[in-house]
Amino acid sequence: MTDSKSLLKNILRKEDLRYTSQRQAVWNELESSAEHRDAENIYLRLRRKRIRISRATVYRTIDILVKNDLVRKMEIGDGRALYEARIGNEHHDHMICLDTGTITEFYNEDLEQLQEKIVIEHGYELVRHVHQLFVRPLKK
Amino acid sequence: MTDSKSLLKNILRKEDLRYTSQRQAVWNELESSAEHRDAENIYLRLRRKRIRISRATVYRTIDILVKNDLVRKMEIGDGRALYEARIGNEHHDHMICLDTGTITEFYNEDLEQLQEKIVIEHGYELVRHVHQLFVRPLKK
DNA sequence: TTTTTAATGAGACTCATTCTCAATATAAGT
DNA sequence: ACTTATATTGAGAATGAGTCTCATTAAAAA
Repeated sequence: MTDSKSLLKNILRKEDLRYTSQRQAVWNELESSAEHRDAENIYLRLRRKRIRISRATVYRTIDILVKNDLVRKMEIGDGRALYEARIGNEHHDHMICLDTGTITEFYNEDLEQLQEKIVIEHGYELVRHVHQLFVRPLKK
Repeated sequence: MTDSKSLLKNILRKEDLRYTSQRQAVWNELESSAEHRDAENIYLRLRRKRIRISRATVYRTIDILVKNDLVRKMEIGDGRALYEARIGNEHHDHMICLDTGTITEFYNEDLEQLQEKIVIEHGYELVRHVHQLFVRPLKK
């Protein structure tokens, strides 16, 4: 059994959920590309591949994957949510170009530590964060 | 004329828009509290005060206020947008407590500068950013 | 005042996501 | 393997925030 399969099976077992072809298909789809994709995009690609699945199942499966840290969810303010696999994909934040829509990933250790510090100073612990930089190309 | 009125009138004049009682009412409502409120909340409070206004006008007016920097818009991922007046209210980011829903504002100069630096290193300039820390109270 | 044209309100509409429930598929027990 | 119990699925209805339409109303220019 491939790693991709056993990884998902283990998670489903832990959550007391059944292993189904639809759940595997959604995870395959997300795992196979590094793009930031919305639920409709995943649904349509699976249908194009002749996989029998409904939108409801795509949404339901993504929820499971997000809850179990296989997938990261991000919302960029246009009403949709975008998803990306977290496997072989370290934590990072996003820079969104307002001119082209290009999404660039970035990671900065100082920034991460600063966040932790700020939160502790307020008597909290950090669970997760959303950090998006909306940018434009520098004119030369 | 109160500052609140002339401020709004000047902005509407600049944008070639008319000064109306509904637009003033929405601005009054936002300006009069420091809370983070959604459009429905503003609509209902105005109705309760016997002000004749529709949801559509609330949304339309908020858009004008946001575009002119009188109001800051934030989305915390539950589908709604929250708004707060920017008057007498310096730039800040938000810490959202997952246990209580409490929203705490914070500002950190190092953080702001770090963001600028990161963006420039990628060949961009920063237009705006979204930075939300989802937290839980520290156990003592 | 009168006139021109922008703003408003009511409710239809959109679009992403969630829900419902009958039909189907998984996996545990035999 | 075969049954059985029940979780999962699919189709489409429902939801909910926000937007749009268009006839009516109200600013403000003349």
